Order: sequence, then C-alpha cells, then structure tokens
Amino acid sequence: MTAPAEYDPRAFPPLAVTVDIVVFTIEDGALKVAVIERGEEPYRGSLALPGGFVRPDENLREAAGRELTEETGLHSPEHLEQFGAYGDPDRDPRMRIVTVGYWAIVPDLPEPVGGTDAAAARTVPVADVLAETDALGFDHHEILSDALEYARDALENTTVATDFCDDEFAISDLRKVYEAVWDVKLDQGNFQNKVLEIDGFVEPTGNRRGGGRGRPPELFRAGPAARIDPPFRRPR
Amino acid sequence: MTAPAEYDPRAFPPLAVTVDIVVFTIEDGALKVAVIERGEEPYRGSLALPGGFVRPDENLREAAGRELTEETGLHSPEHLEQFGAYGDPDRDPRMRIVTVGYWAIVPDLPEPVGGTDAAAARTVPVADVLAETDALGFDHHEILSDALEYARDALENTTVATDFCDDEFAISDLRKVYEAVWDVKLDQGNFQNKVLEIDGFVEPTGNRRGGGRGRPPELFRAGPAARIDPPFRRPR
DNA sequence: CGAATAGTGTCTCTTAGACACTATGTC
DNA sequence: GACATAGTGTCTAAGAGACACTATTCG
Repeated sequence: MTAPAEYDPRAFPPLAVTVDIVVFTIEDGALKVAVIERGEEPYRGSLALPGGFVRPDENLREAAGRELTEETGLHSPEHLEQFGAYGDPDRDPRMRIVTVGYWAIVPDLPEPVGGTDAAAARTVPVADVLAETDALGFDHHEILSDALEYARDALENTTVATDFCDDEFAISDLRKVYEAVWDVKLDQGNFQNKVLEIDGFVEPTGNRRGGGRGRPPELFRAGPAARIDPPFRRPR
Repeated sequence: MTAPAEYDPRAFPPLAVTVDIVVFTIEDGALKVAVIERGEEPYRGSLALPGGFVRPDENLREAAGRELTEETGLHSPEHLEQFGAYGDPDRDPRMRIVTVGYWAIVPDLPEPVGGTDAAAARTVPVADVLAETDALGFDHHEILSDALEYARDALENTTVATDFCDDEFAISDLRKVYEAVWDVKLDQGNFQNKVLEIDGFVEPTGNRRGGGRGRPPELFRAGPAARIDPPFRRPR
C-alpha cells in the first residue's frame, strides 16, 4: 500500500479487526458447524460463529487459533485456513469491524468446557442454518456460506477430508465425509477405486474393523499427499 | 464473532485497515502488474502495490475501486475480486495494519494522470518482480504471488480471460492471455476447438481482422457464460 | 512461391461413472 | 438362509492433447 498524504490513522474513527472461525465437523453423517449462543445484544439469543478481536502481538491465524480454543475448548486444529474478509460499514451495529474468516476441520468436538465462553458452544447442522437466512447474527450467514463453498473446493483439490476422520478409518468413512460436505451420494465402488488409485491419499494399516453389519472394512490412515491431482471433481 | 468481556476497542492500540490492489494487464504478450514507486519511507525507492486506507463509509470492495482509480487513473474494472487478508503484526513498520488484497484485470493501462499519486504508477512484468524477493516493499511479494495463484485458478474456472482482451478479439488473443497468465505454451488448434465448444464463452461478431501476417482471424466478443464447466485445466 | 497464422479433423489415452459381480461379516 | 457392507472388475462415454491437414493472407 502507499502512504497517503497525511498518515494519521487517528484521523479515522475507531476500527477493529476480528477473526471469525467456521469449525466444521461431521456427526451422524451430517455436516455440522460450531456456533455459540449470543448472550448479549446485538443479536441476543441468536447464534453466531466463534470469533473475537485480533490482539496487537498476534497475526491473524494465531488469533483464529486462540479464539477457537477459548470458545470451543479445541486445540488449534491442523487445518485452519483463511477464506475471506468482510468489512461492510454496518456489518456490526456497534462499530466498524472488519473480520477475517477462517475455516477449520475437527473429527470430533469435545464437550464444552465450563467457565469460559465455550459453555455456550454447540454444533448445529449446516444445512439447517443455511436454510434460514437469519439463524445466525451479523453477516455470519454469508460467511458460513462462503466457508462451505471453500471447504467443498478444498475436498476436490486436497486431502483434507482425512482430517474429518479418526486416525484409522475405513474408505466408507471417508466417503461419508465427501457425501456430507458435498451433499451428494457417491457410488461406493467407484469411490473406493478412485481413492486407492490416488497416490498418497490413504495408507493401509493392516487392521480391520469388526462389529459392523457387513463385511469388516480394512482400515487406513491419512497418507503423505496434500493435493489431489487431477482433482476429485464434485458431481454437478 | 462474540462479544468479549469488555467491549472497548480503544483498549487496543491503533490499528488500520487498508486495501491493496493487484492490477494485471498484458502487454507484448507478457503478464504485467501495476505498481507505484514509493517516494517516502519506509521502502523509499522500492516498488509497491497501489492501495490505501479503507474509509469509514465504504466497504472493502469500494475502497479497492476508489484507490485503484486514484492511483492508476482507471475506472473501477469489472473484475475486482478479493483474494486474501494480511495481518502480521510487523508487516508495516509504522503501525499495525491489516490489509485486504484485491486483484483486477484491465485490457490496457492508460497513461498515468498527472497531479495524483498515479504519476508514479507504471507496469512491470510479473515474472521479473516475483523473481526478486525484495523488489516490492512490505509483504507485497507474497501478496502478488497469492494474487497470481488466484488469477490462474480463475482462468481455469471462469471466463475472466476475456476481460484482458478488447471488446472484439481473436481466439489467438485469448490464447495469449492464457499463455501469459499460466506461463505455458498451448496448442493452437486444441485451444481453438475447446474455446468454441464451451457454451457462451465467446460469440462471433462476424468481423475479421486484416493486416496481420497470416490468415485474418474471425473476431469474437465475450459471451454470457461466467463459469467454465468442466474447468479448463492448466497443464502441469 | 514460402512463411505465417487461422480453422478443422482424427486418433489415442485417460478418466468418470454406471453397474455387475464377488467377498465376508451379522442376524 | 437373507441382508448389509466391502472390495474388484468391466464397459462406455467424454475429455485432453498430439498432430495432421486445409484455408487464407502477406511479401
């Protein structure tokens, strides 16, 4: 950026920068997002994405990880990726706030930790929240929508889907991740073939998982590959 | 975001939000970017991306369009797309500044307009700037690099390439856009077939362009389609 | 004419996806 | 046995890209 003629930020009204985090997880085969219930105005009683102010000594990503931990009790997940900035003048009725959106994946969300903001944290199905335009306060509907789009793209081009799974998982677990995030039904056989053909996507552990209803599946762990090339295209 | 225990932004040190704009254009078959020469510290004499403070009454995109006009004399282009936010605490030595990056495409960059900051604006080849890590001040090397990546993806999935061209253009003009942005050589025949097969990418004007060395090409204009599906994949 | 660029067609290889079939567990 | 899920294979259609060939201009 360039230096304006007069370089005095105090000439501008107070302005804050926050981060908002869209934490995705999968429960019962459905894609869910972590939200907090707002106890104060504005939007009291509404849901909102976890987030908060960026502190002077931390960068944006660090702020996102810290806020996430404070509000959901999670340790900062591996995948915490920025997807956009939002700065409409009136997006927060209290003051001018520019927020930077991050999205994250966790296999399981721990029980809320008492004594912190996290007490009010829970997960809700993404589909439900997006179906209703004002289920979320502020412009969080748009932010969630953008994050979902971003996550869907990520599943096409990267191996992040394994982050939704436990350390050891069956191919069908992975398929359910894709089905939940993309909101589609995938062919079981084709999916299996494709995943196994992609180099470094998953690695066999040699274990099987019993106790289920059908043939016990072989278990895999995440492989070293980060990107899927050619992309695993989402059906249109 | 949530409301912290004490909601007082003045508790935090001054913080500013700016926008930086990466304006791509193509000259002599090479991808170039608009930069300004810095006349003041820090980074005096270095190059930097155009940009500036977000004003209280405008949103981020508006700020980007305004700064672009002020510093390059361009009217705000059709494609002005956000690609990331940058907020490391020390990314600007003067104070804490969070900046939001936008990228834009223009067919031709007008001559700099005197009397404004634009007097110092010019274009430089992207390849040259990226080859040298400190040709740009601040973290603008990283920002430019991210913008380029973003633009490359955009060419795969959208029809923005037509925005680099004049109102009427030959298929080979469009091919040169892809070649410049992707830094590859594309097969002439295959490119032609492909573009014409994609519904709504280009529309015939009925005109031809004479005066060149070979067979005069038919001229087209941008079609109504915004996305290319399936994507036009970049060779790897 | 030859060089240069535009436009069209052909062939092959790869991939996506529909779908059939086999394997192995529970009830 | 029926049923459910896992794992493998086969076929077809579509797309990518190498490449040949024709068309049309200029010098």
